[in-house]
Amino acid sequence: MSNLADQIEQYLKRILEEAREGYVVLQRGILAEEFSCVPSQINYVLSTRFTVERGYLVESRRGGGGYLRIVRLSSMADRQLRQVMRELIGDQLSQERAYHLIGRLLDESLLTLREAEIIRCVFAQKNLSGKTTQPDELRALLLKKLLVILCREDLE
Amino acid sequence: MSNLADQIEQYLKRILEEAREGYVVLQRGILAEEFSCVPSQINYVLSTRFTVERGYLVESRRGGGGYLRIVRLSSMADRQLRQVMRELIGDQLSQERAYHLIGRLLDESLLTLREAEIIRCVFAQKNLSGKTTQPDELRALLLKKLLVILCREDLE
DNA sequence: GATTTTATGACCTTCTTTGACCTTATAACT
DNA sequence: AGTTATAAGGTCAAAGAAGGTCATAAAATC
Repeated sequence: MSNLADQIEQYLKRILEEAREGYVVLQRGILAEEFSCVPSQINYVLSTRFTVERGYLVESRRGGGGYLRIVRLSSMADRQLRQVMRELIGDQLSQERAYHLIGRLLDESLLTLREAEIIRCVFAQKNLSGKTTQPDELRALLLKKLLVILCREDLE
Repeated sequence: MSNLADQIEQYLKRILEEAREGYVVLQRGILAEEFSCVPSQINYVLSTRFTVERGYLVESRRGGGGYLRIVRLSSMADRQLRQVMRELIGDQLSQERAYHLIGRLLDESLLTLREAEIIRCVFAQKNLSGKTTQPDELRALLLKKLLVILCREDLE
């Protein structure tokens, strides 16, 4: 199993975990060499797995002394997280973006795996299409309401 | 009683039995090769014998590093939920009936309180109206799918 | 003999990997 | 200062590596 992209993803997440500042800085070329792959493979991993929706920020710089900086957008207070989430959700939410956000909530331990599966099921395009007029609006509305529930302290 | 499909079925059920996590992961191409058949034969077996009705769930991923994942649904919860499903869900489900049903699932401890709140939120008439054409059909469809998730053995 | 179940193969979609070519920043020379 | 060389990272399209679908042929069952 486990392809290269997944391995690189795991590696980056692990060193991010260990980095107490919440970010890591590294060089694309060197990382590529460590995994014996072409440099653009790194970009593929970053653009598919380290997106804002999933809670990461990637900065970079070219030229001599260039680097990649991957920032973990986490460890915020629930209040802030909810605020950020609201902004990310907006008025429209596709299935794909919704799933990424759900993954993010999972990472933040605001959701259990079962809860995540429940919400994913509800948001699945194949389940919504046909019966809804504006699935993207519905997802956006529902996820915002769900955020409130998830932050309630009286539900354990 | 010894056609290919049955042999493959037996094999999968055996390794699924041995798997303590409630699921197995494998590759379609490799399995097909082991049984000297075309890959789509595997899909035939999965779609005729490893259905939700029979207590299984199949997930997959394409592309490099792709795989099949066969999940066994817990038979105990499965039976109870199936019962509930038959009794209480038709093709239409009002908010009121849905809420009542969710209450019953809560009573049987098949749902946590938080999960119940999530589902109630999704099923609330005030959230669905406007964006859906047939809220009652949508609830019925979603609840059936959700029950399957609640039976999954791999979500703890 | 007709119907249902099983097996196969051609073609499709999705995700990953690779490589050629492009842009930007710094350093080194005139 | 202006130009050229070098050292990064970025983009994009094509090839590769899975799994999915569907119609049809073959086999089994009734």
